[in-house]
Amino acid sequence: MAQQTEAVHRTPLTRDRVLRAAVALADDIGIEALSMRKLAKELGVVPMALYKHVSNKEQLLDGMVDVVVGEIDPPAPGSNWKSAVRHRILSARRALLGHPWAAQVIQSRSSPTPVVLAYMDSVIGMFRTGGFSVDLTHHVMHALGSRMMGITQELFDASPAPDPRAQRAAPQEDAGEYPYVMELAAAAAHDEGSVVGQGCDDQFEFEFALDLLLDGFERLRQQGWSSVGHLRGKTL
Amino acid sequence: MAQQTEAVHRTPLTRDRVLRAAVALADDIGIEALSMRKLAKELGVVPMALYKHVSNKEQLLDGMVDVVVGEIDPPAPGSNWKSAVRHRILSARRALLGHPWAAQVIQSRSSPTPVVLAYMDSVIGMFRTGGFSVDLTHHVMHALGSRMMGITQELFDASPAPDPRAQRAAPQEDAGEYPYVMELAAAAAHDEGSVVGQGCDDQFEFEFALDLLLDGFERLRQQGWSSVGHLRGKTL
DNA sequence: ACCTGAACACCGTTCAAGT
DNA sequence: ACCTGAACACCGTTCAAGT
Repeated sequence: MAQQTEAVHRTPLTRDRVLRAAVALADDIGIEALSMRKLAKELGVVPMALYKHVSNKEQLLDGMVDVVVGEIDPPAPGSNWKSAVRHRILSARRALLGHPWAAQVIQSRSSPTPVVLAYMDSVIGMFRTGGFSVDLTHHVMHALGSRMMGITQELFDASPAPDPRAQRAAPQEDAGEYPYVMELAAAAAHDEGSVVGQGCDDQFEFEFALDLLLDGFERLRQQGWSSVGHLRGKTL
Repeated sequence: MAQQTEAVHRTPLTRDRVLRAAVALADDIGIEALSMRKLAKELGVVPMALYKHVSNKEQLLDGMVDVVVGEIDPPAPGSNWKSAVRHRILSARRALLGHPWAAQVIQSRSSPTPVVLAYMDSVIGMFRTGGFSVDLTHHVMHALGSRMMGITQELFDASPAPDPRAQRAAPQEDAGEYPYVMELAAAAAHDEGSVVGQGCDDQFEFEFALDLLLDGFERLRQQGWSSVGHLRGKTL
Protein backbone atom coordinates (compact mmCIF):
# COMPACT_ATOMS: atom_id res chain seq x y z
CA MET A 1 0.00 0.00 0.00
CA ALA A 2 2.68 2.47 1.05
CA GLN A 3 4.89 0.84 -1.57
CA GLN A 4 2.31 1.46 -4.29
CA THR A 5 1.90 5.08 -3.25
CA GLU A 6 5.66 5.47 -3.48
CA ALA A 7 5.82 3.96 -6.95
CA VAL A 8 2.98 6.13 -8.22
CA HIS A 9 4.68 9.22 -6.84
CA ARG A 10 7.80 8.48 -8.83
CA THR A 11 6.17 9.32 -12.17
CA PRO A 12 5.17 12.95 -11.85
CA LEU A 13 1.57 14.00 -12.31
CA THR A 14 0.89 15.59 -15.69
CA ARG A 15 -2.26 16.83 -17.32
CA ASP A 16 -2.05 13.92 -19.72
CA ARG A 17 -1.78 11.33 -16.95
CA VAL A 18 -4.70 12.92 -15.12
CA LEU A 19 -6.88 12.81 -18.24
CA ARG A 20 -5.99 9.23 -19.13
CA ALA A 21 -6.65 8.09 -15.60
CA ALA A 22 -9.99 9.92 -15.64
CA VAL A 23 -10.98 8.20 -18.91
CA ALA A 24 -10.02 4.79 -17.55
CA LEU A 25 -11.83 5.40 -14.28
CA ALA A 26 -14.99 6.61 -16.03
CA ASP A 27 -14.87 3.55 -18.31
CA ASP A 28 -14.62 1.45 -15.18
CA ILE A 29 -17.06 2.91 -12.66
CA GLY A 30 -19.27 5.10 -14.85
CA ILE A 31 -19.35 8.85 -15.34
CA GLU A 32 -21.87 9.55 -12.57
CA ALA A 33 -19.55 7.89 -10.06
CA LEU A 34 -16.46 9.74 -11.25
CA SER A 35 -15.38 12.37 -8.73
CA MET A 36 -12.28 14.47 -8.25
CA ARG A 37 -11.72 12.74 -4.95
CA LYS A 38 -11.89 9.21 -6.38
CA LEU A 39 -9.68 10.19 -9.29
CA ALA A 40 -7.11 11.59 -6.88
CA LYS A 41 -7.16 8.42 -4.82
CA GLU A 42 -6.73 6.36 -8.01
CA LEU A 43 -3.61 8.37 -8.85
CA GLY A 44 -2.31 8.18 -5.29
CA VAL A 45 -2.44 11.93 -4.72
CA VAL A 46 -4.41 14.31 -2.57
CA PRO A 47 -7.50 15.79 -4.29
CA MET A 48 -6.03 19.27 -4.44
CA ALA A 49 -3.07 18.04 -6.48
CA LEU A 50 -5.39 17.61 -9.48
CA TYR A 51 -6.13 21.32 -9.54
CA LYS A 52 -2.58 21.99 -10.65
CA HIS A 53 -3.40 20.33 -13.98
CA VAL A 54 -7.10 21.02 -14.53
CA SER A 55 -8.62 24.15 -13.12
CA ASN A 56 -11.91 22.46 -12.26
CA LYS A 57 -14.09 19.45 -13.02
CA GLU A 58 -15.56 21.02 -16.15
CA GLN A 59 -12.07 21.33 -17.65
CA LEU A 60 -11.39 17.75 -16.65
CA LEU A 61 -14.43 16.67 -18.67
CA ASP A 62 -13.29 18.82 -21.60
CA GLY A 63 -9.96 17.05 -21.50
CA MET A 64 -11.57 13.63 -21.35
CA VAL A 65 -13.52 14.47 -24.51
CA ASP A 66 -10.27 15.46 -26.18
CA VAL A 67 -8.84 12.03 -25.40
CA VAL A 68 -11.80 10.35 -27.10
CA VAL A 69 -11.73 12.69 -30.11
CA GLY A 70 -8.03 11.86 -30.39
CA GLU A 71 -9.02 8.26 -31.06
CA ILE A 72 -10.90 9.20 -34.25
CA ASP A 73 -9.06 8.03 -37.38
CA PRO A 74 -7.50 10.74 -39.56
CA PRO A 75 -9.37 11.45 -42.80
CA ALA A 76 -8.75 9.00 -45.63
CA PRO A 77 -7.50 11.05 -48.58
CA GLY A 78 -8.69 10.88 -52.14
CA SER A 79 -12.29 9.80 -52.01
CA ASN A 80 -15.50 11.67 -52.81
CA TRP A 81 -17.07 13.89 -50.18
CA LYS A 82 -19.79 11.46 -49.23
CA SER A 83 -17.65 8.45 -48.45
CA ALA A 84 -15.06 10.70 -46.77
CA VAL A 85 -17.64 12.21 -44.43
CA ARG A 86 -19.31 8.86 -43.92
CA HIS A 87 -16.10 7.09 -42.91
CA ARG A 88 -14.97 9.88 -40.62
CA ILE A 89 -18.31 9.95 -38.79
CA LEU A 90 -18.43 6.18 -38.48
CA SER A 91 -14.90 6.30 -37.08
CA ALA A 92 -16.02 8.90 -34.54
CA ARG A 93 -18.83 6.56 -33.63
CA ARG A 94 -16.41 3.68 -33.13
CA ALA A 95 -14.27 5.81 -30.82
CA LEU A 96 -17.33 6.85 -28.88
CA LEU A 97 -18.65 3.33 -28.42
CA GLY A 98 -15.47 2.44 -26.55
CA HIS A 99 -16.45 4.89 -23.81
CA PRO A 100 -20.07 4.57 -22.67
CA TRP A 101 -19.97 7.96 -20.95
CA ALA A 102 -18.57 9.89 -23.93
CA ALA A 103 -21.77 10.76 -25.80
CA GLN A 104 -23.36 12.21 -22.69
CA VAL A 105 -20.28 14.22 -21.72
CA ILE A 106 -19.75 15.60 -25.23
CA GLN A 107 -23.29 16.88 -25.29
CA SER A 108 -22.90 18.52 -21.92
CA ARG A 109 -19.94 20.69 -23.02
CA SER A 110 -20.86 24.33 -23.42
CA SER A 111 -18.07 25.29 -25.82
CA PRO A 112 -15.81 23.20 -28.02
CA THR A 113 -12.15 22.72 -27.17
CA PRO A 114 -9.49 23.35 -29.82
CA VAL A 115 -9.32 19.59 -30.42
CA VAL A 116 -13.06 19.36 -31.10
CA LEU A 117 -12.91 22.49 -33.23
CA ALA A 118 -10.15 20.92 -35.33
CA TYR A 119 -12.29 17.83 -35.92
CA MET A 120 -15.25 19.99 -36.95
CA ASP A 121 -13.00 21.99 -39.23
CA SER A 122 -11.91 18.86 -41.05
CA VAL A 123 -15.49 17.71 -41.57
CA ILE A 124 -16.54 21.13 -42.83
CA GLY A 125 -13.56 21.02 -45.18
CA MET A 126 -14.84 17.78 -46.70
CA PHE A 127 -18.09 19.42 -47.68
CA ARG A 128 -16.43 22.58 -49.00
CA THR A 129 -13.90 20.73 -51.15
CA GLY A 130 -16.71 18.41 -52.23
CA GLY A 131 -18.48 21.28 -53.93
CA PHE A 132 -20.84 22.53 -51.21
CA SER A 133 -21.38 26.28 -50.95
CA VAL A 134 -20.63 28.01 -47.66
CA ASP A 135 -24.35 28.53 -47.21
CA LEU A 136 -25.34 24.91 -47.78
CA THR A 137 -22.41 23.61 -45.73
CA HIS A 138 -23.58 25.72 -42.83
CA HIS A 139 -27.08 24.25 -42.79
CA VAL A 140 -25.85 20.76 -43.48
CA MET A 141 -23.57 20.91 -40.43
CA HIS A 142 -26.50 21.99 -38.30
CA ALA A 143 -28.60 19.14 -39.69
CA LEU A 144 -25.90 16.65 -38.77
CA GLY A 145 -25.71 18.11 -35.27
CA SER A 146 -24.17 15.72 -32.79
CA ARG A 147 -24.37 12.93 -35.35
CA MET A 148 -21.21 14.50 -36.71
CA MET A 149 -19.50 13.17 -33.57
CA GLY A 150 -20.97 9.72 -34.05
CA ILE A 151 -23.68 10.37 -31.49
CA THR A 152 -27.23 9.26 -32.05
CA GLN A 153 -29.94 10.42 -29.76
CA GLU A 154 -32.14 7.44 -29.00
CA LEU A 155 -34.98 8.08 -26.68
CA PHE A 156 -37.03 5.67 -28.69
CA ASP A 157 -35.99 2.16 -27.86
CA ALA A 158 -38.66 -0.11 -29.40
CA SER A 159 -38.55 -2.01 -26.13
CA PRO A 160 -40.80 -0.25 -23.65
CA ALA A 161 -38.51 -0.75 -20.67
CA PRO A 162 -39.58 -3.51 -18.30
CA ASP A 163 -39.35 -0.91 -15.57
CA PRO A 164 -41.16 -1.85 -12.33
CA ARG A 165 -42.15 1.79 -11.80
CA ALA A 166 -44.01 1.99 -15.10
CA GLN A 167 -46.05 -1.05 -14.12
CA ARG A 168 -46.98 0.46 -10.79
CA ALA A 169 -47.72 3.91 -12.15
CA ALA A 170 -50.13 2.65 -14.79
CA PRO A 171 -51.79 -0.56 -13.59
CA GLN A 172 -54.82 -0.50 -15.91
CA GLU A 173 -52.92 0.19 -19.11
CA ASP A 174 -50.74 -2.90 -19.13
CA ALA A 175 -52.26 -4.71 -22.06
CA GLY A 176 -53.85 -2.59 -24.77
CA GLU A 177 -52.23 0.80 -24.28
CA TYR A 178 -49.65 2.21 -26.72
CA PRO A 179 -50.82 -0.09 -29.52
CA TYR A 180 -48.41 1.36 -32.08
CA VAL A 181 -45.43 1.13 -29.74
CA MET A 182 -46.32 -2.49 -29.04
CA GLU A 183 -46.65 -3.26 -32.73
CA LEU A 184 -43.16 -1.92 -33.41
CA ALA A 185 -41.65 -3.61 -30.40
CA ALA A 186 -43.15 -6.94 -31.39
CA ALA A 187 -41.87 -6.65 -34.95
CA ALA A 188 -38.39 -5.60 -33.85
CA ALA A 189 -38.16 -8.48 -31.41
CA HIS A 190 -39.39 -10.92 -34.07
CA ASP A 191 -37.37 -10.06 -37.16
CA GLU A 192 -34.11 -10.28 -35.28
CA GLY A 193 -34.86 -13.80 -34.19
CA SER A 194 -33.21 -12.96 -30.89
CA VAL A 195 -34.30 -12.57 -27.30
CA VAL A 196 -37.38 -10.43 -26.70
CA GLY A 197 -36.52 -6.83 -25.84
CA GLN A 198 -33.06 -6.54 -27.34
CA GLY A 199 -34.33 -6.16 -30.86
CA CYS A 200 -32.63 -3.18 -32.48
CA ASP A 201 -29.40 -3.08 -34.40
CA ASP A 202 -27.99 0.28 -33.33
CA GLN A 203 -25.34 0.35 -36.02
CA PHE A 204 -27.92 -0.25 -38.74
CA GLU A 205 -30.14 2.51 -37.37
CA PHE A 206 -27.22 4.93 -37.19
CA GLU A 207 -26.18 4.27 -40.76
CA PHE A 208 -29.78 4.38 -41.98
CA ALA A 209 -30.26 7.90 -40.61
CA LEU A 210 -26.78 9.04 -41.66
CA ASP A 211 -27.25 7.86 -45.23
CA LEU A 212 -30.70 9.41 -45.39
CA LEU A 213 -29.15 12.75 -44.46
CA LEU A 214 -26.12 12.40 -46.73
CA ASP A 215 -28.36 11.48 -49.67
CA GLY A 216 -30.48 14.53 -48.92
CA PHE A 217 -27.38 16.70 -48.81
CA GLU A 218 -26.23 15.37 -52.17
CA ARG A 219 -29.61 16.13 -53.71
CA LEU A 220 -29.52 19.73 -52.45
CA ARG A 221 -25.96 20.17 -53.67
CA GLN A 222 -26.89 18.98 -57.15
CA GLN A 223 -29.86 21.35 -57.19
CA GLY A 224 -27.64 24.26 -56.26
CA TRP A 225 -29.81 24.81 -53.18
CA SER A 226 -29.51 28.14 -51.42
CA SER A 227 -31.22 29.51 -48.32
CA VAL A 228 -31.85 32.78 -50.15
CA GLY A 229 -35.54 32.91 -50.96
CA HIS A 230 -36.48 30.58 -48.09
CA LEU A 231 -38.46 31.99 -45.21
CA ARG A 232 -36.27 32.87 -42.27
CA GLY A 233 -37.24 33.71 -38.71
CA LYS A 234 -35.62 37.09 -39.06
CA THR A 235 -36.42 38.85 -42.31
CA LEU A 236 -33.66 40.82 -43.96
CA MET B 1 -42.51 35.25 6.17
CA ALA B 2 -44.18 33.17 8.87
CA GLN B 3 -47.46 34.26 7.32
CA GLN B 4 -46.40 32.96 3.92
CA THR B 5 -45.30 29.64 5.37
CA GLU B 6 -48.68 29.36 7.06
CA ALA B 7 -50.54 30.09 3.83
CA VAL B 8 -48.50 27.56 1.86
CA HIS B 9 -49.16 24.92 4.47
CA ARG B 10 -52.87 25.38 4.08
CA THR B 11 -52.94 23.90 0.55
CA PRO B 12 -51.74 20.34 1.00
CA LEU B 13 -48.70 19.10 -0.83
CA THR B 14 -49.52 16.93 -3.82
CA ARG B 15 -47.39 15.30 -6.47
CA ASP B 16 -48.75 17.80 -8.96
CA ARG B 17 -47.85 20.81 -6.81
CA VAL B 18 -44.36 19.41 -6.24
CA LEU B 19 -43.81 18.93 -9.98
CA ARG B 20 -45.13 22.35 -10.96
CA ALA B 21 -43.00 24.02 -8.32
CA ALA B 22 -39.96 22.08 -9.55
CA VAL B 23 -40.59 23.19 -13.15
CA ALA B 24 -40.98 26.82 -12.07
CA LEU B 25 -37.89 26.67 -9.91
CA ALA B 26 -35.79 25.07 -12.66
CA ASP B 27 -37.02 27.71 -15.11
CA ASP B 28 -35.92 30.31 -12.59
CA ILE B 29 -32.57 29.17 -11.22
CA GLY B 30 -31.48 26.56 -13.78
CA ILE B 31 -31.50 22.79 -13.62
CA GLU B 32 -28.00 22.45 -12.21
CA ALA B 33 -29.00 24.59 -9.23
CA LEU B 34 -32.23 22.69 -8.59
CA SER B 35 -31.99 20.55 -5.49
CA MET B 36 -34.45 18.67 -3.32
CA ARG B 37 -33.54 20.96 -0.46
CA LYS B 38 -34.17 24.19 -2.36
CA LEU B 39 -37.42 22.85 -3.79
CA ALA B 40 -38.58 21.96 -0.29
CA LYS B 41 -37.73 25.43 0.99
CA GLU B 42 -39.61 26.96 -1.95
CA LEU B 43 -42.69 24.97 -0.98
CA GLY B 44 -42.28 25.79 2.69
CA VAL B 45 -41.78 22.18 3.74
CA VAL B 46 -38.99 20.09 5.16
CA PRO B 47 -36.92 18.23 2.50
CA MET B 48 -38.17 14.83 3.59
CA ALA B 49 -41.78 15.85 2.94
CA LEU B 50 -41.06 15.68 -0.82
CA TYR B 51 -40.30 11.99 -0.59
CA LYS B 52 -43.95 11.32 0.14
CA HIS B 53 -44.76 12.36 -3.45
CA VAL B 54 -41.68 11.45 -5.47
CA SER B 55 -39.56 8.53 -4.40
CA ASN B 56 -36.28 10.17 -5.38
CA LYS B 57 -34.79 12.92 -7.50
CA GLU B 58 -34.83 10.82 -10.67
CA GLN B 59 -38.58 10.41 -10.38
CA LEU B 60 -38.90 14.14 -9.78
CA LEU B 61 -37.10 14.75 -13.09
CA ASP B 62 -39.35 12.20 -14.81
CA GLY B 63 -42.36 14.09 -13.52
CA MET B 64 -40.96 17.43 -14.68
CA VAL B 65 -40.60 16.02 -18.19
CA ASP B 66 -44.22 14.90 -18.05
CA VAL B 67 -45.29 18.46 -17.27
CA VAL B 68 -43.45 19.73 -20.35
CA VAL B 69 -44.77 16.95 -22.60
CA GLY B 70 -48.24 17.85 -21.32
CA GLU B 71 -47.79 21.25 -22.94
CA ILE B 72 -47.50 19.75 -26.43
CA ASP B 73 -50.59 20.47 -28.53
CA PRO B 74 -52.85 17.51 -29.32
CA PRO B 75 -52.62 16.20 -32.90
CA ALA B 76 -54.56 18.21 -35.48
CA PRO B 77 -56.91 15.76 -37.20
CA GLY B 78 -57.47 15.34 -40.88
CA SER B 79 -54.21 16.24 -42.55
CA ASN B 80 -51.65 14.15 -44.39
CA TRP B 81 -48.97 12.33 -42.43
CA LYS B 82 -46.20 14.77 -43.21
CA SER B 83 -47.87 17.94 -42.04
CA ALA B 84 -49.36 16.09 -39.06
CA VAL B 85 -45.93 14.88 -37.92
CA ARG B 86 -44.36 18.21 -38.75
CA HIS B 87 -46.83 20.24 -36.71
CA ARG B 88 -46.69 17.90 -33.74
CA ILE B 89 -42.90 18.00 -33.62
CA LEU B 90 -42.79 21.76 -34.00
CA SER B 91 -45.31 21.99 -31.17
CA ALA B 92 -43.08 19.81 -29.02
CA ARG B 93 -40.25 22.14 -29.87
CA ARG B 94 -42.29 25.16 -28.81
CA ALA B 95 -43.10 23.51 -25.47
CA LEU B 96 -39.45 22.69 -24.97
CA LEU B 97 -38.20 26.18 -25.71
CA GLY B 98 -40.22 27.49 -22.78
CA HIS B 99 -38.03 25.46 -20.44
CA PRO B 100 -34.29 25.81 -21.09
CA TRP B 101 -33.51 22.73 -18.99
CA ALA B 102 -36.01 20.42 -20.67
CA ALA B 103 -33.95 19.14 -23.61
CA GLN B 104 -31.09 18.15 -21.34
CA VAL B 105 -33.33 16.44 -18.80
CA ILE B 106 -35.33 14.55 -21.42
CA GLN B 107 -32.12 13.13 -22.87
CA SER B 108 -30.90 12.07 -19.45
CA ARG B 109 -33.96 9.90 -18.75
CA SER B 110 -33.18 6.19 -18.92
CA SER B 111 -36.69 4.97 -19.63
CA PRO B 112 -39.78 6.76 -20.89
CA THR B 113 -42.69 7.51 -18.58
CA PRO B 114 -46.24 6.55 -19.62
CA VAL B 115 -46.80 10.18 -20.67
CA VAL B 116 -43.77 10.16 -22.98
CA LEU B 117 -44.74 6.73 -24.29
CA ALA B 118 -48.22 8.04 -25.14
CA TYR B 119 -46.69 10.91 -27.11
CA MET B 120 -44.42 8.50 -28.99
CA ASP B 121 -47.36 6.24 -29.67
CA SER B 122 -49.29 9.08 -31.29
CA VAL B 123 -46.36 9.99 -33.54
CA ILE B 124 -45.86 6.37 -34.55
CA GLY B 125 -49.57 6.22 -35.29
CA MET B 126 -49.26 9.13 -37.73
CA PHE B 127 -46.73 7.21 -39.79
CA ARG B 128 -48.71 3.97 -39.69
CA THR B 129 -51.99 5.54 -40.74
CA GLY B 130 -50.05 7.55 -43.33
CA GLY B 131 -49.11 4.37 -45.17
CA PHE B 132 -45.74 3.48 -43.62
CA SER B 133 -45.00 -0.19 -43.04
CA VAL B 134 -44.12 -1.35 -39.54
CA ASP B 135 -40.58 -1.92 -40.74
CA LEU B 136 -40.09 1.53 -42.25
CA THR B 137 -41.83 3.25 -39.34
CA HIS B 138 -39.40 1.59 -36.98
CA HIS B 139 -36.31 2.90 -38.75
CA VAL B 140 -37.86 6.28 -39.37
CA MET B 141 -38.52 6.70 -35.64
CA HIS B 142 -34.90 5.88 -34.91
CA ALA B 143 -33.77 8.38 -37.54
CA LEU B 144 -35.85 11.10 -35.90
CA GLY B 145 -34.38 10.23 -32.52
CA SER B 146 -34.74 13.05 -30.04
CA ARG B 147 -35.82 15.36 -32.83
CA MET B 148 -39.20 13.71 -32.36
CA MET B 149 -39.37 15.59 -29.03
CA GLY B 150 -38.40 18.88 -30.68
CA ILE B 151 -34.82 18.52 -29.54
CA THR B 152 -31.94 19.39 -31.82
CA GLN B 153 -28.41 18.50 -30.87
CA GLU B 154 -26.26 21.49 -31.62
CA LEU B 155 -22.64 21.14 -30.77
CA PHE B 156 -21.80 23.11 -33.84
CA ASP B 157 -22.49 26.76 -33.19
CA ALA B 158 -20.93 28.63 -36.14
CA SER B 159 -19.63 31.07 -33.53
CA PRO B 160 -16.42 29.68 -32.04
CA ALA B 161 -17.18 30.74 -28.49
CA PRO B 162 -15.28 33.82 -27.34
CA ASP B 163 -14.11 31.70 -24.46
CA PRO B 164 -11.06 33.09 -22.60
CA ARG B 165 -9.80 29.55 -21.98
CA ALA B 166 -9.62 28.76 -25.70
CA GLN B 167 -7.48 31.84 -26.24
CA ARG B 168 -5.11 30.87 -23.47
CA ALA B 169 -4.92 27.20 -24.43
CA ALA B 170 -4.01 27.93 -28.04
CA PRO B 171 -2.17 31.24 -28.28
CA GLN B 172 -0.50 30.76 -31.65
CA GLU B 173 -3.57 29.54 -33.50
CA ASP B 174 -5.70 32.65 -33.07
CA ALA B 175 -5.71 33.85 -36.63
CA GLY B 176 -5.36 31.22 -39.33
CA GLU B 177 -6.46 28.03 -37.57
CA TYR B 178 -9.79 26.35 -38.32
CA PRO B 179 -10.10 28.12 -41.68
CA TYR B 180 -13.34 26.38 -42.61
CA VAL B 181 -14.94 27.10 -39.25
CA MET B 182 -13.97 30.76 -39.62
CA GLU B 183 -15.38 30.89 -43.14
CA LEU B 184 -18.75 29.59 -41.94
CA ALA B 185 -18.82 31.81 -38.90
CA ALA B 186 -18.05 34.88 -40.99
CA ALA B 187 -20.77 34.05 -43.51
CA ALA B 188 -23.35 33.32 -40.78
CA ALA B 189 -22.58 36.59 -39.02
CA HIS B 190 -22.79 38.51 -42.29
CA ASP B 191 -25.94 37.24 -43.97
CA GLU B 192 -28.03 37.87 -40.88
CA GLY B 193 -27.04 41.52 -40.85
CA SER B 194 -27.08 41.28 -37.08
CA VAL B 195 -24.50 41.49 -34.33
CA VAL B 196 -21.38 39.42 -34.83
CA GLY B 197 -21.55 36.08 -33.07
CA GLN B 198 -25.32 35.59 -32.84
CA GLY B 199 -25.63 34.53 -36.42
CA CYS B 200 -27.77 31.39 -36.63
CA ASP B 201 -31.52 31.13 -36.83
CA ASP B 202 -32.18 28.05 -34.71
CA GLN B 203 -35.76 27.64 -35.87
CA PHE B 204 -34.70 27.68 -39.52
CA GLU B 205 -31.99 25.10 -38.87
CA PHE B 206 -34.41 22.86 -37.01
CA GLU B 207 -36.98 22.97 -39.79
CA PHE B 208 -34.31 22.52 -42.45
CA ALA B 209 -33.14 19.26 -40.89
CA LEU B 210 -36.66 18.10 -40.08
CA ASP B 211 -37.89 18.66 -43.63
CA LEU B 212 -34.82 16.97 -45.05
CA LEU B 213 -35.68 13.89 -43.01
CA LEU B 214 -39.41 13.99 -43.70
CA ASP B 215 -38.77 14.34 -47.44
CA GLY B 216 -36.42 11.37 -47.24
CA PHE B 217 -39.05 9.36 -45.40
CA GLU B 218 -41.64 10.18 -48.06
CA ARG B 219 -39.29 9.05 -50.79
CA LEU B 220 -38.66 5.71 -49.07
CA ARG B 221 -42.38 5.21 -48.46
CA GLN B 222 -43.17 5.79 -52.12
CA GLN B 223 -40.45 3.34 -53.13
CA GLY B 224 -41.89 0.71 -50.83
CA TRP B 225 -38.53 0.56 -49.03
CA SER B 226 -37.87 -2.44 -46.81
CA SER B 227 -34.92 -3.33 -44.64
CA VAL B 228 -35.04 -6.88 -45.97
CA GLY B 229 -32.11 -7.30 -48.31
CA HIS B 230 -30.08 -4.57 -46.64
CA LEU B 231 -26.97 -5.55 -44.76
CA ARG B 232 -27.54 -5.83 -41.04
CA GLY B 233 -25.04 -6.13 -38.22
CA LYS B 234 -26.55 -9.44 -37.26
CA THR B 235 -27.21 -11.71 -40.19
CA LEU B 236 -30.32 -13.83 -40.08
C1' DA C 1 7.28 29.05 -3.58
C1' DC C 2 5.09 25.02 -3.27
C1' DC C 3 1.99 21.67 -1.23
C1' DT C 4 -1.86 19.97 1.55
C1' DG C 5 -4.96 19.10 5.62
C1' DA C 6 -8.85 20.85 7.27
C1' DA C 7 -12.80 23.31 6.48
C1' DC C 8 -16.74 25.31 3.90
C1' DA C 9 -20.95 25.03 1.76
C1' DC C 10 -23.35 22.19 -0.19
C1' DC C 11 -25.71 17.41 -1.97
C1' DG C 12 -29.45 13.08 -1.85
C1' DT C 13 -31.17 10.00 1.28
C1' DT C 14 -31.60 7.09 5.70
C1' DC C 15 -33.26 6.45 10.07
C1' DA C 16 -34.44 6.75 14.62
C1' DA C 17 -36.62 9.52 17.72
C1' DG C 18 -40.47 12.32 18.56
C1' DT C 19 -45.68 13.43 18.20
C1' DA D 1 -49.37 5.99 11.96
C1' DC D 2 -47.40 9.91 10.58
C1' DC D 3 -43.84 13.41 10.41
C1' DT D 4 -39.20 15.34 10.86
C1' DG D 5 -34.62 16.69 12.90
C1' DA D 6 -30.34 15.04 12.90
C1' DA D 7 -27.08 12.34 10.84
C1' DC D 8 -24.64 9.78 7.13
C1' DA D 9 -21.86 9.53 3.32
C1' DC D 10 -20.69 11.90 0.06
C1' DC D 11 -19.55 16.24 -3.32
C1' DG D 12 -16.33 20.39 -5.62
C1' DT D 13 -13.54 23.90 -4.13
C1' DT D 14 -11.33 27.48 -0.91
C1' DC D 15 -7.94 28.78 2.07
C1' DA D 16 -4.82 29.21 5.60
C1' DA D 17 -1.34 26.95 7.78
C1' DG D 18 2.57 24.23 7.23
C1' DT D 19 7.15 22.90 4.77
